[in-house]
Amino acid sequence: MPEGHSVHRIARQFARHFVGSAIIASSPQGRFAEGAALLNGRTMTDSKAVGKQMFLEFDHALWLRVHLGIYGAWDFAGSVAQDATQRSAGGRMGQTNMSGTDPDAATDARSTVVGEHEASLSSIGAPRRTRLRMAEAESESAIDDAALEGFPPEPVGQVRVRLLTERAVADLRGPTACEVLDAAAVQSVIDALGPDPLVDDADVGEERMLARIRGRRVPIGLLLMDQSVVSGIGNVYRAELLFRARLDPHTTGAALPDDVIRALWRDWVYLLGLGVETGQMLTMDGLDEDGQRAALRNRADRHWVYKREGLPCRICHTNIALEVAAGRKLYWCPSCQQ
DNA sequence: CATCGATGTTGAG
DNA sequence: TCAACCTCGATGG
Repeated sequence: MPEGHSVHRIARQFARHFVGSAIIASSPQGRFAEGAALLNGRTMTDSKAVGKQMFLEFDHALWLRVHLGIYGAWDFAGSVAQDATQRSAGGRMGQTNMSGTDPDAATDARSTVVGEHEASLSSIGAPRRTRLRMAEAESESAIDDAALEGFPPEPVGQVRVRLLTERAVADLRGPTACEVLDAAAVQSVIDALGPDPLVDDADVGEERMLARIRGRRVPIGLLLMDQSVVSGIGNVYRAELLFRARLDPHTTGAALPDDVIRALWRDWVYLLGLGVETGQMLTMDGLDEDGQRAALRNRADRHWVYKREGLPCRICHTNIALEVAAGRKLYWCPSCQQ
């Protein structure tokens, strides 16, 4: 699954294109037929993300909670009224995928994919269920009236939930969690989560994270992945945050000075903001121009340590190490991170 | 074509 | 600690 940045971007898509509209809800796959019936016909009134969890509110205080898990994804299609921002971005969207199995991969082919997409719009009208994967930066705006032709598209594959308005449709497939909750239940889910930089005030979030790490006899590499400690960090951001801090993942929370924990929170604030803004997990800022170009060209050049086991550290040339911790691959530089 | 693995979480043992 | 969940791109034949 996408880490926190993608979930916030998806929540934003719903806020922009669905909130305020009456929703036709269905479960083409059938596994969410009861829940869809509860939501059907209601107006979506709010959309928000906390960490990797997303909550969509429908009138009469019903909420849909969705967690994408490791391979869940939302597909958006359709068209909405354009505002100046979308037009200036050249916005159009026949069909886009957000946060599927590999959102970053789209950036590798951004120019060609967008080019093909534009060609298809002008020549044969809106693409239907082509599997075009546009960069998230494009899909954020991404709308065109031409896309209304043949709308809505037939659901393809195992669509757990379809949310449809007159102008837009969202299909959910492969989620770990998808359930209808009342407001109190939503609040108890949120209460169990650690701070999220885009939800909590920065100072409050910092204190909450500090309190959840301080004194713990658990390695920081595990604490950062614990969503009750801090929200939204996954395997990529964990590895990269620890490298950026030059911290050994095995150091326990108790062994970390407060200011080091605070610095971790502040770097997460920064990286999450950058990720939401760009739609990519940029963790190597500060590169020169050549480095930035390489990072965009090859996904292998995109991170300090993630998925770089056995390769030389970009700083000290020691081989990047890999170990499995709590069932997840943990990457770090044994020399830089001590 | 088959198999593997993934930016995640839950619950059984 | 580990399998299950459930989807799909990447990889290898």
